[in-house]
Parts: sequence; C-alpha cells; structure tokens
Amino acid sequence: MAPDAPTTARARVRAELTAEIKEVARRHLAEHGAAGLSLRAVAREVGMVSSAVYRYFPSRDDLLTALIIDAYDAVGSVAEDVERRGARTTTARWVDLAVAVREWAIANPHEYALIYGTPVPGYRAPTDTIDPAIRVSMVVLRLLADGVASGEIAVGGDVSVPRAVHRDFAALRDGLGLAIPDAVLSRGLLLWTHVLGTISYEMFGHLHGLVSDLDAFFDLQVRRAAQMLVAGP
Amino acid sequence: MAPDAPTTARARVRAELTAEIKEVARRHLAEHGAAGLSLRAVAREVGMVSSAVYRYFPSRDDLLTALIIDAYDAVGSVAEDVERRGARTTTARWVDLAVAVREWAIANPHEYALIYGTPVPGYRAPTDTIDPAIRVSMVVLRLLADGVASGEIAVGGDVSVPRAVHRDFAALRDGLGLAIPDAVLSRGLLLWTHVLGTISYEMFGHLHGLVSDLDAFFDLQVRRAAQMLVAGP
DNA sequence: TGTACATCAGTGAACGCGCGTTCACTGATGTAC
DNA sequence: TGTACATCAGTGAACGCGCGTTCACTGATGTAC
Repeated sequence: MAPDAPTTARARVRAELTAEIKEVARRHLAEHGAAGLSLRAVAREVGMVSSAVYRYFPSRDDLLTALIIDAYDAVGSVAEDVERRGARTTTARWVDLAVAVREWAIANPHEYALIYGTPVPGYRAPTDTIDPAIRVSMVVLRLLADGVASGEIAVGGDVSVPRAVHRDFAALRDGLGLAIPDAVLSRGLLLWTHVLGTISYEMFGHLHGLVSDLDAFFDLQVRRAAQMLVAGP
Repeated sequence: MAPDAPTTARARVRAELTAEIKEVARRHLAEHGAAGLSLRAVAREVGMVSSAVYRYFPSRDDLLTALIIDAYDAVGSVAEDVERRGARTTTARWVDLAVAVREWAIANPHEYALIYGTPVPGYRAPTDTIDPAIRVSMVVLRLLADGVASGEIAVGGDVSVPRAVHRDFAALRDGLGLAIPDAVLSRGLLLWTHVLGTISYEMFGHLHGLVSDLDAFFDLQVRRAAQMLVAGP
C-alpha cells in the first residue's frame, strides 16, 4: 500500500488527507455514481476549498483512476486472501473464490460497478490500472492450473479451438507460465464469466422479482459451475 | 409500434418529432453515456428551444425510460426474429440466439449498456419497463422447454436444489406454463448468464489485449455452452 | 542551535460553462355548430 | 362551407443551481548552511 513510510509531519498529513479524499470520494461514488462524482462536492465534505484538492489529485480523472485502482486492488486481495486460506479441493476453492468476490461486490456495490460495469463515458483508463485489474483473473488461472496438475480437472477430449483463439490461449498460458490446456482454459473462462455475469445480474437488479433467496441461488449456480469445471470436457 | 395510425396532420407531426427526439437522444447517449444525456443538448440538435421538449416528454427521466423500453424492445425483437427463422436443433438455436444478441450489442453498444450495464444513478425504472425487459429471457426459456420436450436436452439426474430456489423455479415455470425441470432451469440460467457475461466483458473492454479474434472466441464459447446445455446433468 | 530561503498547503475569487424546469406568451391547427 | 372557440406547439426569458479548472496570494513547514 504505502510506498514508503512518510518521514516528515507534512508527508504524514499529506498521506492522511489523500486517503481521506479518496474515502469521501468513494462514498460520493456510492451515492451518485461515477459520472456524478464531483471534485467540489468531495472538497466540501473534506472541509477544503475546491481548488485545494488539486494539491492531491491533478484532475477529476486522476481521482477516478485512484478509485479504480483501489477497487481492483481491494477485490484482488480478497481473492488472494481466500486462496491463502489453505489448500483444498479445486471445487471448494472455486466456490469460496466466487462467494468471496460476490460478498465484496455486495459490500461495495459502486466500486464493483466502477470496475465491472459500464465504463465511465469519456474516461480512458491509464496503464497503471492494468496490473491491479488482472489480480482476480490471475487467481482463477492459478486455480485452473492447479486443478489440471492435481488431476481434479478432467481435461477432456477433442475440443477443436480455432487457430486465432488457440494463439491467444497459448500467449496467455506461456506469458504466465501456467500449464492449462485449451479445453480447460475455454471452460474455465466460460464458467468464471458466468460467475461475474451472475454477480452483475444481481447487482444491476436483473434478478429482482425472479429470485427471492439470492444467497441460495448464487450458491447453487456456483456449485454447479464448479462441477462442470472439473467434469469436462 | 404505433398504437394508432395518427389521423390529423398535427398528430402525424407529433409522432414524427417524438421519434426524432428519441433518435437524437439515442445518439447523445452513445457519445456521453446515460448520465450525460441532456435535454437541452437534444433540443438544440432537434432545432427546438429546450422547453419545447417538455411537450413531448414530461421530464428527462421519462425520455430515458422511453429509450430503455426501446432498447429492450429492440433486442427482444432481434431474439424473437432469430427464433422465427425456422425450427432447428436446440444447440443451433442457442448459438444463433447468442450470436444475434451479441451482434445487436456491438451495433448498439450504449443501448446495451443502458439495459445490461450499471443502472443510471438516481433513476428508478417504472413498471412499464418490465414487459419489454423479459422478452429475451422468454425466448431463452421457450428454447429450454422445447429442448426438454424434444429430448435434446438431457435432464440429468440428481441435482439437489435448495427449497427456496425450487420455489422460485416453480413459480417461474408455472407462471409461464413451461415444463422445465429444476436441473435444466439451473443449467440454462447458468449458461445464458455466461452469454451475457461474455458480451458485457467484451463490450466493457475486459477482453482487450487478451483476446484478439473476438468473433472466434465468442463463437467457441457459445458452442461449448450449447454442448454443456444439452449434455447434462 | 539558529537563521535564510525554498517548498508546499490551502484560500478566495473568478472564468466560462451547462443543466432541468417553470411560466406567461404568441400563433397555428383542430373541432363543433 | 364558414365562423367561434378550444386545444396544442413552440418561444424566450428567467430561476437557481452545480461543475472543473486557473491564478495570485498568504502563511506554515521543511532544509541547508
């Protein structure tokens, strides 16, 4: 988190205020959405004049970027923490991971929307967001590789993957040094997309009126996804 | 579409202008997002003074509601049209349906975001949106029922569904008069969520840099989903 | 340890902009007799 | 077919608001000698 322990009093206050601005901005995000995030309103609540915020963030977009990075890091470390909690079966890991991500989303709906919802119009994500953005995916991919290595995930037979997709899969596999056959990669991505799709469906209100016990529904669907993952093909 | 053929010249002009306002608003939506949709900007482009728009839509939210209903109706009729194009195998219908929805999304990215992305903050959808909203789901559910009836979809054995979820599934089934066992309903929803999840992933930029041939990737994933759907359990 | 200077945080005013919505009004279109 | 009246579309000004960003400035904190 902190790159260096702040030495001087001024540096310490600066770090604290930066954190406070982000904290208030996160709350405003929750109330008015990303497009309605206003520097002036944040400044008002922090107790600064609006121009003072520019000492901390050079523009509104930079503040937004900081929030996006924090959100990716938050859900990323949630995922990593779950994985650290002991080595169990592939299906149990899958279910725990999905449940943890959903719980984070429910606890932080607007931060979820910020990273998995509609992109903020006019906003171009800088390259700083790439590394935090892939942390969750990395956890999923390691889970797939472990499952293949342990034999829990049945690789399955003849899945013909188009050449272009095979190249993408190979690049992903080799770039990360993870041994995941095309068939498993395809299946894993399919089922993980389902997990995030279900969370989005729930968060964005599409299950309203259809599903009454959302916890039970999610649990059921994620367990079935885990079964499909290991069963093959 | 039109509830009644407009009789008088005034009524005809009114219908035309209402359509034109929506058309311009749709374009603005595409450029600035839902939160940035401005009545004044739309009025300016239509060539009216801003207050004149209030003759057609009583508020900004009503204009937004009209756009949301139109978007649901557009993708709904795309789905229904695909289904009307002859009766074939369940897997072929599934793939065609998914591909058609994705093509609509690519052609109308901001209308897709409007209905499947982050909800507009502060906007509460009125009940008028419910019926158009479920058209696509209805097509999917009919496809599941047909697949079960024809025997193409293997029902599979012992899927234990929690009581609460079973009640929701039963309500859905009975409300629509479609014979879809719990196991198939669960699997169908799981895989359809994957389809929309993959489309959202692509539309919202999460596959950028990972997948180069998006058409081939989507095609592969959707075919695999179709196989999983019919295979059971 | 003390002083001189540089750096930084925060102020307050201003620029120029856009927004949704209301209201009294003019003039055109439609309707009833 | 012609006239009197009601309805409707569109105008233009106004209200009250909020926004991001810049800039010259004061005063406090940190640093080098």
